[in-house]
Amino acid sequence: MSEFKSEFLNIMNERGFYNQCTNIEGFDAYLYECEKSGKPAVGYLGSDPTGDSLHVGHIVPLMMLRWFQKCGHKPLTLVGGATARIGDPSGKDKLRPFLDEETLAHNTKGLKKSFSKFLKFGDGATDAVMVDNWDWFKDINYLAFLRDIGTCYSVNRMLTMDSVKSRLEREQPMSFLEFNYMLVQGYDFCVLLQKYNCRAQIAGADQWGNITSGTELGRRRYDTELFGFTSPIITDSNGKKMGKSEGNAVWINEEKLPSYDYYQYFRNIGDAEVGKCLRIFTDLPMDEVRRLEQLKDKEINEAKKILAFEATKICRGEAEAKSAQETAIKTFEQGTAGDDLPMLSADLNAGIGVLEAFLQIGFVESKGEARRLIKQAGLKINGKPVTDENYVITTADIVDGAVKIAQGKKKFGLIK
RNA sequence: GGAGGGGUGGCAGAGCGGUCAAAUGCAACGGACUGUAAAUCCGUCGACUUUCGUCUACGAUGGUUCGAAUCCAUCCCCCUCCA
Repeated sequence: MSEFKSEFLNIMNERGFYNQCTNIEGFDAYLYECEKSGKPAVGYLGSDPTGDSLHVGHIVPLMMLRWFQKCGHKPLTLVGGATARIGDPSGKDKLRPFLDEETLAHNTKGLKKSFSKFLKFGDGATDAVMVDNWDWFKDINYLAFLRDIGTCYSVNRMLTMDSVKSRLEREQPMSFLEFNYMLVQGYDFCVLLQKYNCRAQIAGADQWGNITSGTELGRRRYDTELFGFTSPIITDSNGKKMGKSEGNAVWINEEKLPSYDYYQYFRNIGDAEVGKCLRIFTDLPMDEVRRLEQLKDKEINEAKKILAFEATKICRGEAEAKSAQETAIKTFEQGTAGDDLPMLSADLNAGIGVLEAFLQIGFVESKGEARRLIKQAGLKINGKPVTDENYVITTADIVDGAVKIAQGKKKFGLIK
């Protein structure tokens, strides 16, 4: 009694990825046709290289593409070298600062790395392919573009798009450059249609306007129906966007965030989010998901551990996930210390002041903050609150080969 | 180009010559309660030193004052209306 004919849409629906589609019946029929005949459908996900790594917020569409591939379709990942040079006005109040070529190249590399963690790339029929819209935009002729594509857009209609309308309503400036963003992204879709026969675009809900820009252009200019499919923006029970930990984004690339911290982010997810996160951030079968989300009270921690492990496994690999989990169990459940904790090397024979130690390991941003935390009993050495800010940590504090220090209840580190 | 309004700490937003390191809210952080959850309550929330104190900060640069985020000048940026 599946709701859809296509496997892909059933999975999307069941796991909570389905937010909005330009034509759900049409898309379903198209996918079903492809799945039945064994000819992969082609779908793309775009991301602008405005940062050098994707973060948890981007995982939702990435996982959609991952399922898309698993269902026998071909994913394209588009790095928006061209669109990044404009800056997507969606949800923003200001023009983005321009990025120099070096940064763009660096970010592009980072994005490709992020993508490759979730998808299998290669030359096979369903292998993912990476494209960059800079390739087809860098030499484009302005007037040719205007005549070819610009004629398909009505400014009247553009002004009603959310990304534009909200700017105008909030009386924030909107440059002509940004105004063109949707044309560029719309054109991308059509380029991919022609080059790869790509008929679908998958993205987060905030991209709706840009997606429909493409589907409309496809219809008008190329007489082809394109499909847009979006995921909901994942929020916590307070309605806040997920993906921040200690005020910092939870990055996908390991050089931006240790796997242990990545694991901890999911381990600390709120109770209300466990089911949702299991569906979206893991590959676990739905039977297992349903079993886990039933767990109550203390038992729900089991579900969180599995969630953290599985999510980390997809993004960082099984070895990293295991290691992170081990460290977490040792430090939180056994009161010892794991290998993945942040480590500070110091000359303990000479000794190091507490303030200095916590500053160096990065648990505090200033000595003043360290002092404050000491007054609040927030800093600990080997489990005991530090009471004297002049205390010097020495070899005498070593237990089991290292000094275990903590800030608050969740940040642990070692000094050797 | 003309007229008016505005640029304050992560964000929002007071202050309009000293009592301003700058109200208030949000965010963040620590503690209590717990389950490495949520909610709640208490506390903290520029830097250095902690005893007094010193330094840096209210778009930028100069100036007036014993003393400025607050006044003046110039510049930069934004908003609104007119052309």
